[in-house]
Amino acid sequence: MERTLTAQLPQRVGERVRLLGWVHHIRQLGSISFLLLRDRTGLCQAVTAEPERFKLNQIQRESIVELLGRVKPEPQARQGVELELEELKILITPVAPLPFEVNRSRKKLNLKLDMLLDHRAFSLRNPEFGAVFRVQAEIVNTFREFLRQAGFLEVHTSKIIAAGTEGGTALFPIQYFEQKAYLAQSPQFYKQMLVGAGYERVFEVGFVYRAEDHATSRHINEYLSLDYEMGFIQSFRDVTRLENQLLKVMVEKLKNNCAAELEILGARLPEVGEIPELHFRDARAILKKDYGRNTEGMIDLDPEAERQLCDYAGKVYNSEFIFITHYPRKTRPFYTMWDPDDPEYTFGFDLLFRGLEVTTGSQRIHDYNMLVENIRRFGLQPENYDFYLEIFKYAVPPHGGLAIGAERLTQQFLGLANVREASLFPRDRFRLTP
RNA sequence: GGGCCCGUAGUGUAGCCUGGUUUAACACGUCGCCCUGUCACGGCGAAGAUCGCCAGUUCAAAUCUGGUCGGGCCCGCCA
Repeated sequence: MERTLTAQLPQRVGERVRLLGWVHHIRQLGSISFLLLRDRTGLCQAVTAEPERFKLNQIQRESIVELLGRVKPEPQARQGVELELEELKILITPVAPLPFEVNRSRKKLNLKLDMLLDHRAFSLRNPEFGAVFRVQAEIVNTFREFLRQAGFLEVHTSKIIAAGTEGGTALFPIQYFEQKAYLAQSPQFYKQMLVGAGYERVFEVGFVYRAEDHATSRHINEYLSLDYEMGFIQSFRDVTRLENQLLKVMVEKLKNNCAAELEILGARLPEVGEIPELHFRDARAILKKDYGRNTEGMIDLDPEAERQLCDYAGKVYNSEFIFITHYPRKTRPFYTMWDPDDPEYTFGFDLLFRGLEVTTGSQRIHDYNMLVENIRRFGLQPENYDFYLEIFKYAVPPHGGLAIGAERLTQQFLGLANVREASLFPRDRFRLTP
């Protein structure tokens, strides 16, 4: 008999079906007993008045079983249907005690993050932890679909590189035969080069690596970067407007395709209207005036400032997102275009969402001479960037782009306390397994 | 790199300040018995911990001190 999935049961009322899955829970109430079966589509309840016949009290949780039975409507059951158990076959049983209960709510389990991650594959059986990555898949899928429709080409650039992108953050060195190489901290150079290659609009979904020695709830050393880069822009606002649109579509998609996951996670989606933007200079003034911050010499936003500006966006614009634009030149990498009318500031921006930076982007410098000059001004040697600079000699259009941290975006959509919960197998300062 | 904090049954916690009535407690899980409609089922009972590790102080250490190993959070930096 063909396998039926638990989610299909409401359409199979009256039929005899065969189910496969894990034993999520067994509840024996004397002579009536329930077995909750879990498969990739969800849970269903099998019922029997003969627990002895199926030796229910001998079945270990998380065993894999095959159930045969008839689907009957039952208003008291969760999905309105349940399986009248006729046959039960135990296919595979656990050979060790379970590390923790997987059939409870996250709150009830109250697991330490370390326990959760040490037993990652097992913890994902919990419908709540598992739901995080169904949502993340939808986020990534929407990113792809949306950009394809907007005329972007999906590209895959090398994660093994010869020189660092921006100088700033630490790189992981690797041995590449007889040469020294590094893991890419960003596809930045390559996506710009591909704009110049004539594709004009490219995007990439890929891991990037940062050897930063930090330990916070928002950092991991390998993260999924959602990048796009677009040519022939008139201003950096072409880039931010597109992200605004993307987020609008994303929230709609999540609403439609992940309703069950969002519900079990207790997540509330944001309303995405027109995302307000704030010049860095104005942001600083607000921090000083409304939040009593000492903003003297402030050239970047610390996490507290990011939370405060989101608080401000909520109060003044009724928005959970806010673009902070025109970051000072000192804090932005050499390829960032500055504002010719206000050259202390750049056309670089961040998107803050519920108190956390989830995107960085900018308009880039597209003029060859300007770029070389700026590399020198940063104390770097243009020769080291020849592979990147070459295409700029042959005319690259005005362009800009951004990068979204997929785990951070997932974290903020779902209200997760730690970004590691939004990474399947996170790599942090001390964790290299599983 | 700087600061703060935590390691107690399979899991999550209490006890630690103020050392001794503690046979180390509670909840979930596990095992056994009871219960026709549960869905965090319920009831009764049982097993399960040399209190991360090492050393010190003391008549006495889960409790105080030092070291060590493991972990968490915040900051710098970043997505």
